[in-house]
Amino acid sequence: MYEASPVEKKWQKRWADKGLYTAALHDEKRPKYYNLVMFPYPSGDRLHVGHWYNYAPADSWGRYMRMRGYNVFEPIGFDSFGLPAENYAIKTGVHPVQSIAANCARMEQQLSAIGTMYDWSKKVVTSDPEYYAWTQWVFLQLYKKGLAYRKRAPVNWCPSCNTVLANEQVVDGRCERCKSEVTKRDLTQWFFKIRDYAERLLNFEGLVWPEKTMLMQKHWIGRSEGSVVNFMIEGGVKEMITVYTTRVDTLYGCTYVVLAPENPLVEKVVSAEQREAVQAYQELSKKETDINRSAEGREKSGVFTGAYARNPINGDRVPVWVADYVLMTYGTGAVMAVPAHDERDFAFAKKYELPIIQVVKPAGSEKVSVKEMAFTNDGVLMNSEEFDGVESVVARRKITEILKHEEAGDFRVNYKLRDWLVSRQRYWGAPIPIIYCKDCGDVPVPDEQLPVLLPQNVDFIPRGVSPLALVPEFMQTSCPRCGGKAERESDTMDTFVDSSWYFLRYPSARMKDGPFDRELTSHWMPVDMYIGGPEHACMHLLYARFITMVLHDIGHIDFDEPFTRLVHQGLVTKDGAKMSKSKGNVVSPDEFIERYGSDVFRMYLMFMGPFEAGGDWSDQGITGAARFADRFWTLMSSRKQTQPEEVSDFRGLQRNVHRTVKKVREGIEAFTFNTAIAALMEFVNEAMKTGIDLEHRKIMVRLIAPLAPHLAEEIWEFLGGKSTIFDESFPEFDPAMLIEESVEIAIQVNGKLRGTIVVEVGAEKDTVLAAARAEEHVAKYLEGATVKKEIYVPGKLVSFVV
RNA sequence: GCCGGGGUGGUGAAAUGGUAUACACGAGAGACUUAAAAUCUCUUAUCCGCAAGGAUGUGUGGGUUCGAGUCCCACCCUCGGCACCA
Repeated sequence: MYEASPVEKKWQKRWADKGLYTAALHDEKRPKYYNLVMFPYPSGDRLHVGHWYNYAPADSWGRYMRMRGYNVFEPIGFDSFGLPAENYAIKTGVHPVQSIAANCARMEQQLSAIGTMYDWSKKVVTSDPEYYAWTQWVFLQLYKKGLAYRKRAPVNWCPSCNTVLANEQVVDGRCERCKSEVTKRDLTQWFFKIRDYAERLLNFEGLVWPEKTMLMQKHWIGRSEGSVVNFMIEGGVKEMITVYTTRVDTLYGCTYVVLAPENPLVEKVVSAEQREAVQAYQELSKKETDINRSAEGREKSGVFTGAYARNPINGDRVPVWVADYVLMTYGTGAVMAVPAHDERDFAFAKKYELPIIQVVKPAGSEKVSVKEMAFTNDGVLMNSEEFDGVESVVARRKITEILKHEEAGDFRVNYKLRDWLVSRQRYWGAPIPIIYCKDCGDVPVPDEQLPVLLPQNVDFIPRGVSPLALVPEFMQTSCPRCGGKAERESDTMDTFVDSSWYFLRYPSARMKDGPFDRELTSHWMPVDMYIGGPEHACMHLLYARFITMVLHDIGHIDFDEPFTRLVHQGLVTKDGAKMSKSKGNVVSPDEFIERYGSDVFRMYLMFMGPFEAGGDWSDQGITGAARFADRFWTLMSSRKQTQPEEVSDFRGLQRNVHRTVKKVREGIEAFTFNTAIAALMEFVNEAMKTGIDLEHRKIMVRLIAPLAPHLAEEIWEFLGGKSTIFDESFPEFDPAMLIEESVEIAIQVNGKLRGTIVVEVGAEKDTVLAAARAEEHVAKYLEGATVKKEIYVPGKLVSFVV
């Protein structure tokens, strides 16, 4: 009987004492392998099955690569800044510094119990000043490169709590805490110009990433080719309305223009009579969350501004409206409405009785009516003066060229991607290292003054401004440029900034005089394997690529993609449902670890299904993994030294070993650990019957080592192994050893299986066919029939068509 | 609505166009035991049949092929992501 608990404790202690997993960062004899998992947020809850499902198989992969001869670096840390610790502080008064320290310590303990190869000496904690000093350095690098700028942008505002809310804290347009209606407030905030990198971020060359993830990033970046068109405004307004469109071929069908409610042009064009109505509408739209505003099938709404604009292509006079179906965050915050050829414009025009003019018809002679619905396909132009009869694709180019010539428009590539808002009106984050001086304007904190320390003595109860703004000792400083009185920026940074460069820090963790050692980083980066949840496809993974590209362009690093291979773990469900606190179906690993040990728990997680697909947790299912561990233990740690000649079918055993090695390797490589474990189970079931000699035991123990590290170490030691099994090589297989002497051949008649025969490997086709015909069931079906066709697939089957 | 996964026994799931359901859970029967647990052995897709055997069967309907879970077309369901994107 395998007693997991003492064995696991023994080996975890021995690994730690020997510093087995302290990476040999300067060893260049072996090829490097940077095996990384997305670092956790140190929450107050215990580790859940989801953590294990992520970390344990990822560690098995690392152990496998180590046994394959790689110098594996497997670091871990904590993404410890962020909202939950601050909210916990507001609720309980416990300072985030304390709660985070406690949570990190406990989580470190629990993570160690998994039995991973983490190099704790390289731990990174994003809320440590020794780390965030360099997060601030990253900010300043972008600032100095002109990639950080300030502009006014709306935030969710709860008037009752007197605070800014994250999207997550807004539920159905109301504050999750006090349920009052959430509105918007404009604040001046810092942004990173990630849009400048949109084009480069679309290039995934050389990356081994899931197709799905690359596609999601492409959609998120949302490149489209179109045109901008300028509409002059009547009545002496100097500004013009610039719209972005991908369908400039429909310009003759534009019957009105729409501005987003937040568009600054609204105040400038609105007429005296319409001012009140328009302002009321703007107020109303502030209360609408983005989600509401973008709800499908929602009734369109809008207000006429009283203004008119001129269509530059034909001089038509069109009314200017305000409507919230136009978003300030996309394109130019204004659209030309062509109800005949756009569904949203069509619905709006129907409601407000605006004219609908068809200007495109399908190619060919068929007619289409735009009375009931918009025709949104490309086609051939009509009602478009000299462009009548021109195809949409051609018309788009020609019309834009004319507009360009008349300085009324141009070609434009547009992206959905918005610049990255990094300001947070929060306490628990890295302070933005900028100083505001009356005379010098905004001044970056000099590198040698970093970190800008987050003060500890702070009142984090919401008072309507950033908590740091109320700490005079923090705020009041002197200008690094002129020495005069100055104030600090009171906002902190988005935690995505912290996590967008931590992988660069790991090899140089604790380094005092810089963010990372250039040589070490060049050696270890890029990350060879990055494992984490698919929910990070568009935010974290895009930001990390962006920051890496920027640091490359500035000359700090000599690579510009951080993660070469990416794998997402699937979701562990319980009875088919996502585990969540609110459903109360969260499975805690603790009792299972106590009962079966971490190796069994790890193996069961891997056995549930393919890693990327996730699986369904079953309290009973784990017994299968436990029984297997026991059987493996019994077989391998038997005191009886079976000699090769005592094995009942030694040649069969050899073949079985090589076949299992092949299957396990293939399973691990494909992250289908379930099939690797199934192959091991099959082997044990077989070897229990035939017996197994010492040499083959040693192969099998090395084979299971990445999947059940403690168990393997213990058996390895029992079998006379020195030191650690993870310094041994992973077993290879010999294809020649896989060859069977005989093989079973399936026989089909008219595509239906009618029998099987066993023939020698390499038997002649005629011999096999004759044997197939002679098979008694087959013979019955062939009797009296003419065989029209015979198909012979060597080693597989014979098929007769009669 | 768009994009991307997926749909196979009672359950989790295997299967380079070539014997569908490996491996495991559960269930049933038996061995050991005073008994139970644990362990071991056997059975376990459905239907007909005492059996030998036969028929049906991978969401639905078509197609390609000697042969389709796998390829093609249409559809249904489900999960995830994005969503009034001009």
